[in-house]
Amino acid sequence: MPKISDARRDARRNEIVAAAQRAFTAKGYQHTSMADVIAEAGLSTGAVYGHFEGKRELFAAVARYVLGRRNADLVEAAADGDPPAPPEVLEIVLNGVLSEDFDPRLLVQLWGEATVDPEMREVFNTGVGVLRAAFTAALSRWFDAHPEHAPDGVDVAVARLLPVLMGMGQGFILQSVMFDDFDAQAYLDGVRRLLPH
Amino acid sequence: MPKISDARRDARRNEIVAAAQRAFTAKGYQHTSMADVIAEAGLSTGAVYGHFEGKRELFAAVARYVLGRRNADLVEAAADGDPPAPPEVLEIVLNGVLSEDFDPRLLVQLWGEATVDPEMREVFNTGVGVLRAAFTAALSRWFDAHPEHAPDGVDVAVARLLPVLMGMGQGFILQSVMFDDFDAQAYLDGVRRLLPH
DNA sequence: GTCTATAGCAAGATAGAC
DNA sequence: GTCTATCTTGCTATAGAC
Repeated sequence: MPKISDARRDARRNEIVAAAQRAFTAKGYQHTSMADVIAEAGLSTGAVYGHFEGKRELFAAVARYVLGRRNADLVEAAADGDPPAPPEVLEIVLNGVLSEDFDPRLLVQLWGEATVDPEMREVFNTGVGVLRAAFTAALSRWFDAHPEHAPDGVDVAVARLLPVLMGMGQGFILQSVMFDDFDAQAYLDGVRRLLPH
Repeated sequence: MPKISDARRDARRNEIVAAAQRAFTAKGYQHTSMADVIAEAGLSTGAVYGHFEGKRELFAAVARYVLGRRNADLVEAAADGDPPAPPEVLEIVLNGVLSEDFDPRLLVQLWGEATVDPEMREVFNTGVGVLRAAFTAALSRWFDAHPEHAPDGVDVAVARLLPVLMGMGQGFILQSVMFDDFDAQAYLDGVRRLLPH
């Protein structure tokens, strides 16, 4: 097994994915051509097509990377110590969304694509599935510690809260992208007043 | 002033917009060609281009129509009688979103486009602005009637609630489009438990 | 694996007759 | 206003040399 060779191959792939992320961020997925990605990577047509089948696969790779990062934030923050309350759980993920290293417009573009392209839908649903599991774990720990907020049992409380909590996060992402004067703190204050804490 | 002529022109435009909506719904905005819209309308290239500058303007017209309809639902339902409570306000709009006569995927596609196309962003923001005004009016009436839920005053209560309420609605729309097993009732139950009512 | 060059296609938009 | 025919552009993806 040529392990070193594989490592080099992965490194090259990562370079290309990073370049693709920069290109998609600059122009948006739809308006980015393969030529743009190739120029950003400083490579040639053949070099890129040797690693990826095309534009869709590149976007899928970017999306997987980005969703994976958001999930990692949550898993890390919720792993030990006092379990974060629901508003904090949401904040952990949304802070990542507003961070410098990626543009939330990419997520909204992924939603749009997923509407029309089954492969992207799959990417989205897989990513969200992982994130959902992390949310479930974090919320379960908190309800365990605060049973007064879970009169019908922890699992029921989590199941009831989870979809709306994720919806609030999705709304946050959309609004942060669409409204010039979006006020993240005000939104999160509003969330804090509604959620148990 | 040729009023009849104008009326005919508008009727033709509406025909074309309706055909465009059907075409976009079937294939998604991005994957619909002008040829598709033209075929759906049963007209010819020239006929359509005589009324609309191109594909973008058609999508903008469809989006304006759809957003206008959702707003009309809310204005109508909230106009008289007992003011609906916040969860009901949201439900009124979301029921329209799930109704037969249009596909919520179009909204998500609009979001994606607006990310990249300033004209679409404008369409979105204008539509949301109108909807926001209707939400504000409806919520204000309810808080007026239930001051115990607005200890800091009605305006503050509305301002705090509105972004998150809209976010919940946006999350609902996204999830209804993306999750095969999306449970609208469960989502709305979750909403009802969080919002004042 | 990577390069240059280019094939081949889809689709948005226009021209000009009726 | 509407029609048919067509032009033009931009882009994905491949072919073939190194």
